[in-house]
Amino acid sequence: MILEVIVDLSNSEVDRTFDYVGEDMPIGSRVSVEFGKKRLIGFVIGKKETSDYDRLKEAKYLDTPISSEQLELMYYLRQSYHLRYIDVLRLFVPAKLREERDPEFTRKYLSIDGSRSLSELCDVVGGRALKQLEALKYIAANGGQFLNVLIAKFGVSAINGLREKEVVIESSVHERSTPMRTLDKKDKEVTLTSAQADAVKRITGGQGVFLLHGVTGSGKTEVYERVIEDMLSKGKTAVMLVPEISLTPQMLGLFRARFGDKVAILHSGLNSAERYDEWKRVRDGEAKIVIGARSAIFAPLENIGAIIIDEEHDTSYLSESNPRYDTKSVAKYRAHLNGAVLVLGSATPDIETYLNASRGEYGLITLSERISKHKLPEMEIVDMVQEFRSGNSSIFSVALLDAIRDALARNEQIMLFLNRRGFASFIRCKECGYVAKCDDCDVSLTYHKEDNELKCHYCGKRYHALTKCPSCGSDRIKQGRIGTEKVVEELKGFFPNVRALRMDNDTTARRDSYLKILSSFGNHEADVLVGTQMIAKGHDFSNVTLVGILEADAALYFSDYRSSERTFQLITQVAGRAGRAEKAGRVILQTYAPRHYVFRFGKDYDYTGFWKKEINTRLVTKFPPYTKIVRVLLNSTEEQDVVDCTRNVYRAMQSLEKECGKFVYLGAAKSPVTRMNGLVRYQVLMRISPESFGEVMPRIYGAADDNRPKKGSIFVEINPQSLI
DNA sequence: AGCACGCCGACT
DNA sequence: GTCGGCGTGCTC
Repeated sequence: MILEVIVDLSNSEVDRTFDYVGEDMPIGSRVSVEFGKKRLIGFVIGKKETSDYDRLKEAKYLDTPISSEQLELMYYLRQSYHLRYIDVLRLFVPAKLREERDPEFTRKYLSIDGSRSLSELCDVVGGRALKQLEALKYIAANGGQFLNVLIAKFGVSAINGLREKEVVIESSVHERSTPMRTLDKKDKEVTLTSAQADAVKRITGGQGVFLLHGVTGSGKTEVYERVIEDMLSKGKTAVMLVPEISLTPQMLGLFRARFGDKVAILHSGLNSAERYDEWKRVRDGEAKIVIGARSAIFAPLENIGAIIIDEEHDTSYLSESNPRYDTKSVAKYRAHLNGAVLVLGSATPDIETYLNASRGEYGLITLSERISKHKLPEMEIVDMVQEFRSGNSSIFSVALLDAIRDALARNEQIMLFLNRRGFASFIRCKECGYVAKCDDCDVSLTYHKEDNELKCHYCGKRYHALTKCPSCGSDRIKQGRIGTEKVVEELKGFFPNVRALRMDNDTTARRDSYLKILSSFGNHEADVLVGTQMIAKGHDFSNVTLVGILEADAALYFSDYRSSERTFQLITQVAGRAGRAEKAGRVILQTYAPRHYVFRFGKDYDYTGFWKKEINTRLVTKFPPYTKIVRVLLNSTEEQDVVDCTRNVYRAMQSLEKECGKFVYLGAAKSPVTRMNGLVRYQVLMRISPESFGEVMPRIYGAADDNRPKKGSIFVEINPQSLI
């Protein structure tokens, strides 16, 4: 049998099948092959009787991890996003299956014989075997250790001595770091509101795509649970996707309690062994429900009844690097393959999703009532221009200061948001306007008070703090925009004893520090949490009664057609943080543009009002969803190299436009950030009408493939999240 | 991605 | 004379 194999190398040169001989095996099998001089993992995606190639090598069968449905999905992803075979296949299998090693490989693990005390065991070893005693004590102190680690530390003879004397217990274990917990199912029977019950009925009895538009606190999660339950009772499986940031222990606990071991959870905290184990439970049909971030859409489930995407407007569903894909459209395709329903849930749906719902392409289900009697918090808009004119040059308005004082007096907590999307607190010379920038990246440097240095947020490069302007010599060189540090500093000026926590990209380099800050705030170890939009999602804090948004309009000035949409989403989400429990919440929104329609509709939580205004703007200005923005981004270490390639792409696009028309050409230019990590970046931007999209895209991909800079790369993005 | 082949500059 | 730089091309 001739097998058509994709080898595990991510390179466009080998993005095709290679023929191997081997025993008959299903398509989707994993094999071990010799490729050139190296032994690699490969995936069989086709079979045939003869090959045009002589001198075929042999493929050794390993297992069959990929289903035929996933292979169909592979072809879809390949053509929709111009991805390589292997990049898609890698999404389907856990990293463990890409190692040469047997995935079932277990390691020998030694632990102390628990039936005897340590001193008894030491006596057995005897006083002369010093190395053995040392090793024994080490094992006791650590509660056990892998055999290979022990041999590396104490030598083979010492460890074998312990094994011969039978003072240690040997076991074979997977490398998982935390043993799986089996939780009891706790069925707390919740009575659905009639709106929730209707939603469940429409979804479980329907087909296609549903938009579940529910205000904050309207009980969308309960609807999801019931839909999943219904699918299980029909013998089907379900996937629920949530933004990575919402995969909190509480949220996972909720689903574990409800569905017990039937649920597999895929999150970034798993190590490769744990990930493999969860994957295998799904593959073997042990787990019927998968919960996870965007890549969980590729889980090896069969017979899917429902796919749920919570917070569907969240941008984390768009993969921004390597295999670039849009989780929502992958989910749509997968739902179609399985005859499953797709549920998109949000309080502030994506503009495009709502358009599809309004056109009747998606079923629209609205949950307009909150489950609890509590109303959404009242939003007050403070005009910061007025504030400044009346002599207050602080970053806090009088109203916000009063509210903070009141909340502190009542021992309640406060969250302060800084809307900093696309901005950084740069350093500027008041005299000549000089702004400190990174040598490699061309973006403004951010001042960090803690280390008294300047940092580039793109490449991480650090610079000495400036005391004098390098351009004109003036010492009036100061911080421009405010950061969380500045907010805390000024806050302490007003309230010297306030306990404040900061959360932004600098304080939360690691995921665990992010959780640590949140739990510390949840335990009321601080009165105020100051952060960027990253504190807008996820956790609910029952003691938070005041939310302040300091620069609500900052994102509006960002040159992005989605800035209004994002601002609306942010303020709605932020407002949801205030007053979740018995205490009434209050939101104070500071802006320099109080009459902007985002705030007018946002104040009343009027999503549909906002949507109507916004969709009209998009129609008039010809922005998505009425067009697609396509960017071809080129970079290289050599400027001439990129310039040449960019010109070629530009010309190819000009003739393409002449040929098919229907797209608006925005231009070819240096990317806003001209240099990043020492690479020169250029881009070609265009706006394409939906009718010609299918025809034009393959041509754009083709032009990109033909014009890769020799010392750099080229890639195509559809509706890029930012143009940096 | 590796690895070999192959063609020009600096060196014991 | 040779050692070694890395541009180009191939891997079933």
